[in-house]
Amino acid sequence: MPRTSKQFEEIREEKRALIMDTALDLFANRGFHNTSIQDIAKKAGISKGLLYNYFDSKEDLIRIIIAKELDDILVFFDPNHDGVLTKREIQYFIEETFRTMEENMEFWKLYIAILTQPPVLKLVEKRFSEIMGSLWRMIERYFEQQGEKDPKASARIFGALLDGIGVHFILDPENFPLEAVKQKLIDFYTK
Amino acid sequence: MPRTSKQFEEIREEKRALIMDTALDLFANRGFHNTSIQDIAKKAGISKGLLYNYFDSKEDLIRIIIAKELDDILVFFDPNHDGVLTKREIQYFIEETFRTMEENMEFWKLYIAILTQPPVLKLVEKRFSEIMGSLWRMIERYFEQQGEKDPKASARIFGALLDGIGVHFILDPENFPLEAVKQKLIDFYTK
Amino acid sequence: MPRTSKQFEEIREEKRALIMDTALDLFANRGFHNTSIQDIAKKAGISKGLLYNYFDSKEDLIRIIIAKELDDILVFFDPNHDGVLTKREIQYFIEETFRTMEENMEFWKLYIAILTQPPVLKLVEKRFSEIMGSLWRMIERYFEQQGEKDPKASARIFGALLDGIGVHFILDPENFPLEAVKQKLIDFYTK
Amino acid sequence: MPRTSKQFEEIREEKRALIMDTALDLFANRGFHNTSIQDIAKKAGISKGLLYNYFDSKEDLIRIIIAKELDDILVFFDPNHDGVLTKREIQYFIEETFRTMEENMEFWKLYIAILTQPPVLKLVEKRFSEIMGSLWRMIERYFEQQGEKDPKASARIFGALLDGIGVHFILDPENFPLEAVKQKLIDFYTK
DNA sequence: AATGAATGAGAATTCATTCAT
DNA sequence: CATGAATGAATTCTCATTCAT
Repeated sequence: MPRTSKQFEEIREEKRALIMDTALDLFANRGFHNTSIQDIAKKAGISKGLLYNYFDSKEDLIRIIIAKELDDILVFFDPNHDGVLTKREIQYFIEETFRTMEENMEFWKLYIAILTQPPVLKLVEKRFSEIMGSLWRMIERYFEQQGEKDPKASARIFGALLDGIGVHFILDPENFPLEAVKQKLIDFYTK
Repeated sequence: MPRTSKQFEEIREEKRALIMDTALDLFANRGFHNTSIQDIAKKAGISKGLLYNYFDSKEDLIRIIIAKELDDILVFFDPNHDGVLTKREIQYFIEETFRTMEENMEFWKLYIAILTQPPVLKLVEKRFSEIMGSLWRMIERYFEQQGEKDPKASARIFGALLDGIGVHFILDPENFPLEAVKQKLIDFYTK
Repeated sequence: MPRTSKQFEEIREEKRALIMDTALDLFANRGFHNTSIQDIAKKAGISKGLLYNYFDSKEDLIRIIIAKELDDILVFFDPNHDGVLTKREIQYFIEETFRTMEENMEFWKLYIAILTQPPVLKLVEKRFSEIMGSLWRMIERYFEQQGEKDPKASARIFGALLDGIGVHFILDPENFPLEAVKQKLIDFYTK
Repeated sequence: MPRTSKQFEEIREEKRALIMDTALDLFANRGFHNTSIQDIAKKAGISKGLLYNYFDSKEDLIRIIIAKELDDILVFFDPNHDGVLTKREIQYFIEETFRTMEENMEFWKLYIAILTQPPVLKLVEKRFSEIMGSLWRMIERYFEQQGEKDPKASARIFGALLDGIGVHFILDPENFPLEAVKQKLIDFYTK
């Protein structure tokens, strides 16, 4: 008796997720170029060929992974989706950012890779600009409301600071004083 | 008149520098993996074979380039070499950092690549830790002198901020408000 | 009411024919190598697996298709099956050949492929030689009866001419003056 | 002492010719798809990699081979280059065609492959159309001068005949009565 | 009978590195 | 010192074929 299409879809979804998780892990830790399709297949316990049953190419694979991860950002950076941040939301935003660094380091590694490796950025440029652009504007507006003289520069500093912390934390997670840094930031930005 | 061995050495050194400059340019702008030995040789106007006369391997080449660039940092971050920074020196440090971003973007791209790409970092891990370690301690001591409660966290924030700015500036040099950001930083850290 | 085994066999035969027709279409228009089993299965509306229920391999499939098509030739080139051609039958033969070119271009493409691609020919060499050999001899005998000095050469020219026309017609069906060419041939060979 | 560029060029030209000859042989006898780069390299006694030092891709290789062979046709089909054929030149044309079949069978196999395999044709479509188009027109004009009623059909028949003979000769060179067929054609077309 | 997930051999292509000259 | 021809291992990707369900 042939399997129902329901069963096939379940198998497909699970395996697809398995491949994406495995690839994210390897891409994040070894880099895109230092990870071969072979590596991913081996670690995922499948054959090279099967991977191509799920993704058209290595580029397609990373593109889809990044797109998914980017979409996951959106859920936490503007809690009530009004495009305006309050002082409490800024605190929440900082806290979430730090939590993500600790709990989802792979995402951060990928995010930093996008930010710093032009060929990786090119793959998702459009989507990335959209998301980041809307994030910038929201933060800029926040500083405007707070009466900052140059809200644009302040927003850029705020963003650079969080990303820089991400870079340094990833570089040496063991020794980076994440908690202390977080407190200093919250104190400063919500004083 | 036959050239003296001195002259030969000069020629060697010049060619060596030419190769390193060319490679730095290409590595920084296209990435390590997207730059072939062929590319470097062609742009430098020499043959592939000759390049191997100067460097043992592609890895050797980037390792030596990075080591040289790192050493170049040291000359400006502690002007009077006493291992202690004054408020004026902090300002000088910030100004130099921003100047480098603008005038020597290649170095920053490489530096960010080291920071964010594990396989690149691995090549120069030891030297990099030494230099950065000594830099951290110096900045930490500065914040200590300023009476900061948690000088270690402050030093990390200071470093992360500058690096984060570097990342964002490189990403989009045209639109980044470098000057405004610099002023805000100087004001804040030397108020 | 359960289907009788007779009905099952009919279904099998129909599906088998469906696969063969689909494959002939694709092989003829895209070439053997440019047509995957996947393509055939998809176009035929069945699964890859099922195809292997009907044919042992891709080679088996094309072999059987060619064999069937070759057998179909035999029915028209010697209408009364006496192995002897009359002038009227030669005319009929020419007319049938041209009709096939127009109405069954797929067959001609495949036939030309057999003729011109050694690996394809190899698949059906034996059967092909038998059929073509008997055809040659019949045509040769016809020219003998017509009093030709070198009937063998005349038969070869006749065959080459028809096949050459097939090649050129397939190459550019829109512009080839098929009707005019047919008339010239009939005039010449039945004058 | 480095080799002079003259010496390198000689080496390159020789090797390039070697690769092209080897590839022509294999493509003609096994077909394009059934010949791997590995096969060509092995038969030519070089490495896979070196082949890519001379040709950009497998397609590039066959394209260049075909272009070269096509150009070689031009030298003999219009001896005095006036675009007009005399009865003597038609005889010469037929004789040359048959000589090529015997002496340069690889060319004919390739020519037939172009004629009969759409993907191969696509590679050189433009050049091929140009050359063949000018040939058609010349032959058509010849039949016009001879007072034929439908010179276009006659030209097509003439071309199809020669190509058909080529196909059949290649199929079974041992047994094809090439000489007798040639005589019959010359008699017929120059009577 | 029927499905499509899964495999793995092999293809084209790239590129760091070696080496004869 | 200098060249670029030559190598071969590694990489991405394709596809005929098998098999559990």
